[in-house]
Amino acid sequence: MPELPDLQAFSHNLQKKLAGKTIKKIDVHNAKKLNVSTNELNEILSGQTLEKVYREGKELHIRFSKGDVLGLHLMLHGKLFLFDIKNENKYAIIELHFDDNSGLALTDFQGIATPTLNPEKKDVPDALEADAGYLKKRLAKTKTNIKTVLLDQKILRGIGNAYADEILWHARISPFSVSNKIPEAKLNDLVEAIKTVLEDAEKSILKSNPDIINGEVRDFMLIHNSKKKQSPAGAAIIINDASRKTYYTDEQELFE
DNA sequence: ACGCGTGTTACTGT
DNA sequence: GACAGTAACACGCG
Repeated sequence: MPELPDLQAFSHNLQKKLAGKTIKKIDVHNAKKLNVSTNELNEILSGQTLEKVYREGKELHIRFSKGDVLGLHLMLHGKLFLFDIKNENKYAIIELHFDDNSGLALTDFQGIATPTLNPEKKDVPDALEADAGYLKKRLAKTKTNIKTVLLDQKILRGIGNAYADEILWHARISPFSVSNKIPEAKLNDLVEAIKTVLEDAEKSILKSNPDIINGEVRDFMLIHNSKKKQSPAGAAIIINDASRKTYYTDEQELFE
């Protein structure tokens, strides 16, 4: 549910609240896909101090004093909670207990949020770091529609369904455009829109919800927003029903 | 009160 | 092999 700007805000706040705390114990309740055993996780992380929380693609990464990293992928419904002594939130996946009796819980009613110890480094660039040259080269190699490409974590990491729509509207490119038919000037607009839309969203979220560590804020979105009927200039918002909904307007140029 | 929404994987079909 | 489409995961929320 949370997308890149939400995760960015969470990592900012978790960093503020948790940096300097030391792991006492980790309880694993329902982590089907955790890549190590509960014992191994505790042996490696217990006693280490939390140094940094940051975002990598759609994952939050927690780095500890000996360099080990715990990655958390929230998937659709993962939620983070801070607690004192005991976690009372339902559907716990994993709980980190710190030496001051505070803790961090990851929950997910669907049970698919995934913790990973020392996740592999990825070659794929993050949405906030990709440069125009890379995207142009990569897009020239595919005739998939551009929205699918933006959502493809093997091409660009971090963009989800709602922000893909928002970005494409800002770049005035139809989501159904064929990737390798989009002209150079439009690709520059796209690269620019990726950065500004995501960065501005993070600022909006932190402004309205300064302490946010779960859920998502979407009320400022201009196009992917079920409460809106029109773009700022008055173009009707069209909703395409597929397995994931696409919101767009006829202000966006179709290249095919 | 019931239908919508979100990421990923796995799979079928063209 | 490239690409499209769908189901499953299963509940909170409005």
